[in-house]
Amino acid sequence: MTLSDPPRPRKPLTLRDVSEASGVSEMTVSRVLRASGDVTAKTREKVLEAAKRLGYVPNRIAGGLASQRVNLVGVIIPSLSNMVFPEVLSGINEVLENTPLQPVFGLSRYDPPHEEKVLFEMLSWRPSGLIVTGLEHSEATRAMLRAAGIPVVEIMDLDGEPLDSVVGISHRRAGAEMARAIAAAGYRRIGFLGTKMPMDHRARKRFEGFTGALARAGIEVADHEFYSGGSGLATGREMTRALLGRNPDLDFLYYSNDMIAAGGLLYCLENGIDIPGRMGLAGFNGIELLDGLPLKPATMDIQRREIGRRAARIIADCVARGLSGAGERVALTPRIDPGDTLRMAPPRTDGQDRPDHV
Amino acid sequence: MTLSDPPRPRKPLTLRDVSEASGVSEMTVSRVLRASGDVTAKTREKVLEAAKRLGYVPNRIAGGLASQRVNLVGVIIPSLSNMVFPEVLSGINEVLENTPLQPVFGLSRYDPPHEEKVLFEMLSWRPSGLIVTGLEHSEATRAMLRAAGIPVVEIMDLDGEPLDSVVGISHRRAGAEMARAIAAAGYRRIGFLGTKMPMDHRARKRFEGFTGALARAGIEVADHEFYSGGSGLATGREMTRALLGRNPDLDFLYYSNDMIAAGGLLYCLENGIDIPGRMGLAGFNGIELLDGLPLKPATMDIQRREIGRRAARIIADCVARGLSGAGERVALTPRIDPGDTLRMAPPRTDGQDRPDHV
DNA sequence: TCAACAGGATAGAGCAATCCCCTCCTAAGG
DNA sequence: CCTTAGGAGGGGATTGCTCTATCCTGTTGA
Repeated sequence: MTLSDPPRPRKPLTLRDVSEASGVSEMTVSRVLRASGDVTAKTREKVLEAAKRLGYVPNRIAGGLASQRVNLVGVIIPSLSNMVFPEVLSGINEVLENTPLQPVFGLSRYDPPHEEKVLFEMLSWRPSGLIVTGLEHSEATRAMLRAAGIPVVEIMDLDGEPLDSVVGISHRRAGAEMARAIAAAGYRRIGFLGTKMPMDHRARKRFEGFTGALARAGIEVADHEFYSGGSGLATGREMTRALLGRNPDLDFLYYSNDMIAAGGLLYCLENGIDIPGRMGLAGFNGIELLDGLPLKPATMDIQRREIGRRAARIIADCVARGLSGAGERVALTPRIDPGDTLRMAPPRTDGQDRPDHV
Repeated sequence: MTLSDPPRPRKPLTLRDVSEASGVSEMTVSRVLRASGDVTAKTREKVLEAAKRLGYVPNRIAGGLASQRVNLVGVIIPSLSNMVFPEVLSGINEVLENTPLQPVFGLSRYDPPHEEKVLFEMLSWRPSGLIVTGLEHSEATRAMLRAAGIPVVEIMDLDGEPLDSVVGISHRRAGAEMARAIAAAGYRRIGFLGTKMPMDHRARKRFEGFTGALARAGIEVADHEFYSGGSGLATGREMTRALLGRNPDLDFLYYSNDMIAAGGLLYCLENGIDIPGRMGLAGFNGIELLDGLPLKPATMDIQRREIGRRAARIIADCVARGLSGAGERVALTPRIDPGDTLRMAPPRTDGQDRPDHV
C-alpha cells in the first residue's frame, strides 16, 4: 500500500520551505525572489537554486495582501469577435511585457450592466490600473472607476468626458472626414450600411459625424440598411443586395466596418458594377483582411495597436511614479486610405453638382 | 481650502468599515457577501445597503489567502491573431459564466519558454484549474502542471500523451481524411501551402497525416510553399501565385488554414482557373469568413467553440467536486465540408487512376 | 578602538475565511 | 404557564503567507 511514494504530496510550498532548504531566513528568500534589497551573489544563488529545485512558485495572493499592491492591469473590451480588439490587446501586451505589470482581460459584450459586473470582479483583485473601452459607462461603473484610486485609461473614443486619461480617435470627426472625401469625389446618392447601434457608441458617432458633414455639403443619406449579429462577408453581401434592390441608383456605399464592406465589394464585383466609377464604397478600421481582395476597399486606419500601446504606457508610467491618475489625453488621427474604391478625382459629367475646379 | 470634500479619501474599504456602517460583525458581513451561512433577510438587507452606500468591493486577495482557494481558471492560448482561439475563449466563457469560476487569459506565442513564463505567472495566483493549448510543452512546464495539484485540460489536439484531461481532435486524422477525400475525388497533382511549422505542432500533424494518407493512395505532394508571419488573404494569394508559377499543372491546393485558402481561391478565380473542375482547393478550420466568398472553399470544422465548452465543463466539474484532476479524454470529430471547391464526383476521363465504380 | 555599513534576523501587519462557540428565539412537552 | 431542547443567527479568535519596518550582528576601514 505504501510502497509507492505518494506522487502528489499536495502540501503547498511556502517561503519557509525555501528558506529551510537554502539555510537562510524567509526574509532573505523574499528579498531574492523580489530582487529587492542587498543580498550577496552567493546567497542569491543558493536561494534561487533551492527555489528551482523545490519547484517553488511565489504566492502572489499572500504577497499582494502584504504589500497592498498587485501588478495587474485590468483591461475591459467589448468583444473578441472582430479583429480590432485583439490588436489593441497586442499593443497593450507589447508595452506591459517590459514592465512588471501584467494584463488581465474582461469582456463587456457591449452591455453596460455586464461591464459593471466585470469591472467589479476586476476591482476585487485590486489591480494597479485599468483600461476600459469607450467613454459611455453606467453610473455605478463610473463611480467605481473614480473610487478605485488607480489610473484609468478610456480607449478608442475621444468624443465625451473622460474620467481620467483617454487614448483614441474622434469617431465623429472620422465619419465627417469620410463624408467630405466622398462628397469631394463627386458621389451624391449615398447609402449607409452598418450595425444597429444600440450600444456601439463609436459606430453611432461615426454615423452622426458622417451625416452631419454630408448635410453641410447639401447631401442626405439616400438610404440605409442596419443589421445585428456578427459581421461577416455574407452579412455585407446580403445587406448590399437588399439596399441596391431598393435603390439601384445609389452611387456610394459607406459601411460601418471593413468586413461587411468587403462582402459588399464582392457582391458588386460579381454583379458587374463598375467600381469606383459607377459606384464607390468605403469601410472602416483598416483591417489587414483588405489586402488581398480583388480591389482594396477605401477605409480609415484607426491605429488599434498604437492605441493599446499608448494606453499601456500611461498606466505603466503612473504605476512607476506612484500616481493614481494622469489625466492625459492622447488624440490619434486616423487617415483615409482611398484604396481602389473611392475615386479621388471626380469624373462627373452630368452637370449637376459639378465640382468647382472643373 | 477645506471647503470641498476631498473626492478621494483613498482609505481602502474593508469588511470592518461595512460592519461598522451596518452595525453587525465582520463575520456577518462576510457571510452576507459570500451568500453563505444563515443570515436573516433584514440583516442581509442592512449589510447590502451599507456595502452599496460605501461602494465596498470585497478584497479577493485577502479572501483567497484566507480560504486557500481562488475561483480563477487560467487559460493559455498561443495567440489571438487568427479567429480560432477567440472562439475557443467564447466557449470557455459561455460555460464558466454559469459558475463562480472566472477565466484569466495568457498568450504563449507558440513559444515554449514564453509559455513557461506565462504559466508560472498564472500559478503564482493559485488558480483552481488550467486550460492549456496543445500537448507539447517544455519539461519545466509539464513539471509545474503536474505539481500544481489542480485540474488541467489540454485542448485542441489529441495526438500525444495528455497530462490530465484532453479535449480536441486528431489533427493527424484530420489531415488524412482530407487527403482521402481529395484522392477519392480524383485529384492527383497536389500542392500544399501552409505555415512554416517550427512550433505549430497541430499544423505539422495535419501535414503528416495528409502526406501519409496520400502516400497510401500512391500519391505524393507534388510541391509545397511555406510562409511565416500573419495569415491574410494577401499571403494566400502570393503563395498560390508562386506555387502555380512553378507548377502550373497542379490540380489541387491544400492550405493549412482557411484564410490563406480564401486568398488562393480569389487568385484562382481572377485568373480564370476553373474550380473545382480544373483545380480543387481546401483549407482548414471552418471560419465563418468563408460564407460570402464567391465560392465556398472546402474545409473542416474543428468545433472550436465546443472544444472551449467541453474543457471548461471538465474544470467546472472538478472544482465543484473537489477533484484535482479528471483524466478525461474528449475526442471531437471534425467533418469535411466540401463547399464548392472540392468536387465529390470524380470526372476524370484520362483513364489513369480511374475510380472503381466507373 | 570605534564608527559605519552591509547583510541578515525578528515582529507584526494586511483582510477575509474558517472553526468553534454563544445567545436568543421558537416550539413542544409537562 | 413554565421549562427545556433544538436550531438558527451571529460573534471571537485564529489562521493563511508574504512584505515592510525595524532591529541586530559581524565586519571592515580609518
